Amino acid sequence: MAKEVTKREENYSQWYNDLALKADLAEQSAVRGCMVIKPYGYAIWEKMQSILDGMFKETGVQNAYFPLFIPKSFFSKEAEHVAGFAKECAVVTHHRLMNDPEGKGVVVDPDARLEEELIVRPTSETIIWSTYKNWITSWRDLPVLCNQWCNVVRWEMRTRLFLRTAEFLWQEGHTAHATAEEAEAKANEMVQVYAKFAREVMALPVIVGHKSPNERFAGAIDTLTIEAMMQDGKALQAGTSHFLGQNFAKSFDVQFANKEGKLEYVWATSWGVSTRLMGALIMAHGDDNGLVLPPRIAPIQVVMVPIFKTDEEKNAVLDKMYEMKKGLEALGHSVKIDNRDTLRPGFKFAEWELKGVPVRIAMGARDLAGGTVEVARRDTLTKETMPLEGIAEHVHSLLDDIQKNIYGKAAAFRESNIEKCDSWEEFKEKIKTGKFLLCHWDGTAETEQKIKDETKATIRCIPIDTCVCEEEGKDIYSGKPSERRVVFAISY
RNA sequence: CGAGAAGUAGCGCAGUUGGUAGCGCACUACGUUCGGGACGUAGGGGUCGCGUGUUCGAGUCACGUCUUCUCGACCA
Repeated sequence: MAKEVTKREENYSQWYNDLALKADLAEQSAVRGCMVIKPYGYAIWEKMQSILDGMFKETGVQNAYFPLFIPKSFFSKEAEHVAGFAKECAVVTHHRLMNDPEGKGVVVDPDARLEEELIVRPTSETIIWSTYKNWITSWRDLPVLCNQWCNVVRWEMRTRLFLRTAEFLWQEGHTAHATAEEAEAKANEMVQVYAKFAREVMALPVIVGHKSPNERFAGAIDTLTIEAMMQDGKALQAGTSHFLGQNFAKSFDVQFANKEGKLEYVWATSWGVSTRLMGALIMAHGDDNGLVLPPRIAPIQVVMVPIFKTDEEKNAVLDKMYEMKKGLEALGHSVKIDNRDTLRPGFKFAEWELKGVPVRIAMGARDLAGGTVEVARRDTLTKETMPLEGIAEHVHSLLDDIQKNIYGKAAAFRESNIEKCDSWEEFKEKIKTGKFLLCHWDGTAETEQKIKDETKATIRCIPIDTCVCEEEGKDIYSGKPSERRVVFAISY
């Protein structure tokens, strides 16, 4: 049939694109660099949103919404920040269209030029800090802990579905604190929230760490990151949390009176994850048959495919399926019964596999007679026949197994593709083959840049919890002394 | 913006020295099927990216132009 997926081994990026398209997640839009997220893909994103949102709220964060448009002048206030984004901003210059006087459709009305151009937000630090200025006057107003779910626009040269699109959906948290310690703690807390979400919900074994100065967010003092390994061995930055120091407070003049009545600048953090996580999901878990969704993020956890020849058979099977569905829903699972009678079972099997549904239950006349069902799991592509009796409980624990197995598989893959490396010659060879290399680094931006120029590899992070990297050694490139190893990899 | 490639049916493509516009999938109808992507029969669907030129005749040749993709620089 038509929906063959390119083999992963043959062409990794083609395979990735195929999966996104054929699993019905998204497609390229006619609008340059933008994507259309289709209902199935959006359902996954919604699930991510609702779980993350709950985790944020547990940390005291509240949702808010700030404008899409940012006056150009706001950008000139934080020099380093604007330098990081200036090259990729969409700018609104006019506010009216008119009929072309020469009769060629519609043109921009030259008289409707804006006095000050508006920037479509590439990120909201500037608009939010100009707002926070009015919210914060006293230590009693702090901390301010806001998050917003929104879209942002970055005019990228080259785009890829989910990984890099001109417009993308994300969440950005922006907090203001009275002390540096409290802000740093918040930045750390949020990166740990991301790590927990990635590991426990998305089944992504991520490395948590600090970014090197070169890779830091524009305007940040420190950037924390979660880095995931894709199946081609490349690194994907899956989420970041920044300690912004007082940079934005000073640029936007956000001061508060402390308990002694003295004015102080507030301390800030910002943190975000985007629809890029969808890309991570595809690339980390997918196989040659399509998407593999961890049960906790799957919009449909169990799909039931009835097999029948006659209407009586169909009705008898569906009756049993509705019963099973009730049992599973009572245990908190989402179930879909695929009762389309225009498609054959084999087609449905293949289609739901492509879409990554964790568990498939098939039932036909044979099962009806024997009181059994066929249960297939997506992660291992195995299936077994089992009694209908107690099926809900069985599937409940099976989903748990699948979640753990998918994580285990990804973790094992990463373990076998991460290693210490102390020779520059070896480094140049191995980094090309898709490995994370733990190497000594002298801590200078010059060395990092030279390594990047020669190999395309960058420091993904200076890990803080995953591996034991604190040992003395010599920089892999310069030979200068180093106190710890860092993670080098080619990244997306 | 540098290098390469491609634009022909909804999608993927073929089209030889210039001579009636094709194939696979998808789509429509009917029938047989239905436990791993069914099969048969009959259909519908085209400004060959756009423009100019050469020619009796251009999907095919020349020139121009537009668009898209891949690889670089930039990035979540």
